[in-house]
Amino acid sequence: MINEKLAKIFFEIGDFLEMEGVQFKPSAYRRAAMVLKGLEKDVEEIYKSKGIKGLENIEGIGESIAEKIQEYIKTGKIKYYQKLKKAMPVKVEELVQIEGVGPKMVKTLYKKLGIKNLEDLEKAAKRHKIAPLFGFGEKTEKKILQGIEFLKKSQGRFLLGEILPYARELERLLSSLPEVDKVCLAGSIRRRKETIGDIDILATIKSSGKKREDLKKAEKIMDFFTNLPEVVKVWDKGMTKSSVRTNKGFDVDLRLLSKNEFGSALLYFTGSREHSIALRKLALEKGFKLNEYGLFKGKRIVARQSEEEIYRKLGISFIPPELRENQGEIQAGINSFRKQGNGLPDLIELRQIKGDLHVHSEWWKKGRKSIEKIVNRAREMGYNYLGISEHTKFLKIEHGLDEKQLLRQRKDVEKINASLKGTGFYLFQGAETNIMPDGSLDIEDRVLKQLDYVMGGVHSNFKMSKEKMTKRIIKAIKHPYLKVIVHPTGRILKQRKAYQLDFLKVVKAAKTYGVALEINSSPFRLDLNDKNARIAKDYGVKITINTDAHQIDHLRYMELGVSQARRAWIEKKDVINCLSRRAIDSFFKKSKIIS
DNA sequence: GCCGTTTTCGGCCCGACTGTTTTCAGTCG
Repeated sequence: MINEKLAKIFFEIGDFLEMEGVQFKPSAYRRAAMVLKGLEKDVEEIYKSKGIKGLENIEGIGESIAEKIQEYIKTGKIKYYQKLKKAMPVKVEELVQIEGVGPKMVKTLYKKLGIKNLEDLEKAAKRHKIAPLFGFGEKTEKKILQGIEFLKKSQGRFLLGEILPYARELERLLSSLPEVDKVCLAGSIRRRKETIGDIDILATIKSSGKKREDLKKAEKIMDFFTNLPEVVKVWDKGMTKSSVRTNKGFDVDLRLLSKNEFGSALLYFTGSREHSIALRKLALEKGFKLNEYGLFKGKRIVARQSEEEIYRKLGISFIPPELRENQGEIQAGINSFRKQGNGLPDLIELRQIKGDLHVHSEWWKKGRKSIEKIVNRAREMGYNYLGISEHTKFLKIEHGLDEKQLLRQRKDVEKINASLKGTGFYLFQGAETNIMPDGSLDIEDRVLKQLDYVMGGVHSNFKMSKEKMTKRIIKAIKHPYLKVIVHPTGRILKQRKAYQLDFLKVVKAAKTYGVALEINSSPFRLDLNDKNARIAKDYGVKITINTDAHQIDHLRYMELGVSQARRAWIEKKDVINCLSRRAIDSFFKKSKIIS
C-alpha cells in the first residue's frame, strides 16, 4: 500500500507550505493526507482501475493532488515535494511531533541555529541556545526538552493499528508460498498490545520427510522473506531464523519450525515474558520443564504440538493471547480447568458488536446523504444499529452542531429510519457534547432531552489539576441525560499523555449513575486503555466500544477496540453495544437518580 | 488546493491558550 507513504509526503508538504506562510493549501494537503491514511483501498489500485478521474473522486483530492499521486505511482517521486525539501532540508515530520513545536518554529530554528533534526534540537536546547532567540524563552526551551523526553520514551514502538494490516499482509504472503504449511503471528502483535516493537512471525515448512528437501524449502522461504520489496536491511539470515528491517522503520523476525515444535514455540514467542516465566515456574512445581522446544518430563516430551495441549498438560484451560500478561490469567485458567469459580472470562468477540455509537458524518456540509452512506456501510458490516454522534457547538473546528442544527438533524434521522422500516436496522441520534471546564455540557438540556442518547468528552483545557479534572468529569456524569463518557482519559498515543485524573473516583461515579465508559477504537487513542478498562469492568461499569469514525472507512477500527477490551478481560455482557436495539434503547432511557 | 442546491471563482481557518510579548504569533483541538 502506498497510501501511507503518500500521506506522509502530503503531511510534509503541508508543513513546508505553512512554514512559508501559505494560506489554505496546508490544510488542503493535510486533509488529503488524512483521507489517504484512512482509506481502505490502495490508491494505486484505484488509479489502475479508474485512472486519474478515480483519484479525483476521492474526497479531498482534486486535480493537483491527483496528478501528484499519479506522478508518484509512475516515477516513485514527486518533483514538487523534492523541490520544497531541497529548499528546507529539515526533518519537519520528526520535529513537529514534539508538543508545542510547529512548522514556523522549525523554520526559525533552522534559519537561526541550523537545526535539522531531533538530535540537533536536543543539543541546542541543552546548551541553552534556544531561550535567547527572539520570540523564544526559558519556558519554551524547557517545554521542548520535555517534549523530546516524552517522544523518546515512546519511540521505537509503533501503533497496533498501523502495524497490524502490514503484519497480516506478510502473513498472507508467506502462507501463499507452496513451501509453507502454517503461519502465525506471535509476540506483542498477537497479544494485541496497543504499541508494538517488532513483528514476530512463526512458520512451519510443508515437510516431505526428507531432510535435504526440507532444507531447500527453508532456503526458498528465507530468500523470499529477505528479498521482500519493503526490506531495507537484513540483520541475519539463516535456515531457522531471519531478521530484517523494513522501510517503515520496524523489524520483522521470521522463524521456521518443524511441525512438531510449533505449539511450544508459539507459546514461547507469544509471551509475554512475565506470562512465560510464570508458566515455567508452574511447570517446575508439577515436575515438568517448559521451554520453546516443548514441555518435558525428564527427557521425555510430554507436549509440544499445540498450545492447547501444553496448557492442558499443565492443568490450565487455554489462555487467549490477549490475556497473557501474568495478571491473574494463569490462576483463572487453572480455575476454569477445574471447573471452579473465578475462571477465565468469555472474552468479547468482534462479531458480537451490534453497532457503533460514536460516528461522525459530514451532515453539516452534505446533509442526509452523508449519514445514509454510513448507514449503508454499517448494514454491510452486519450491524443492527448505528449511532450518529456529531461534535457540538463548542468545537468549532470540527463543525460542532448547535441546538438548532441538532434538531434539524433529528428530522433527517427520522426520515432515514422511516426508509429503513422493515430492514431490522435502526439509526440512533446521539451527540458528542463537550464537557466544559466547569463540568457542564455545551448544549441546552431541552435539546439533549430529545436525542436518543448523549455522550460527553473533554476537548479543551486539558491541563487542569487532578482534583479539578476529576470534579469536572464527575459533574458531567451526574448530568441527567449524559450516558457515555468518550475517550475518558484524553491520551493520544505517542503524542499526548492522559490528563490528570482520579480514575477510580470517575469509575465509581459512572457505576452509581449508570454511565458507560468508552473504549475508543481509534488507533491513536485506544482510550480507555487495557488497565483502566479492566478496572471499570471490575467495578461493574458498562463499557461501550466505538470507532469515533470521522471517515466511513474508519468504521473498520472496531476490531482494535475489541482487542483492547479483550486485554481488559471484558465480556459481551459488559458492553452496551452488544445489546439488542431495544435493550440499548432502554439503557439510554433509564433515568438517573441524582442526589 | 479543494469544493460547489454557488458550474467557475470566492470561501475556506474558529477560538483558547501560552509565552512571549507592548499588541501578538504560534500551536492545538
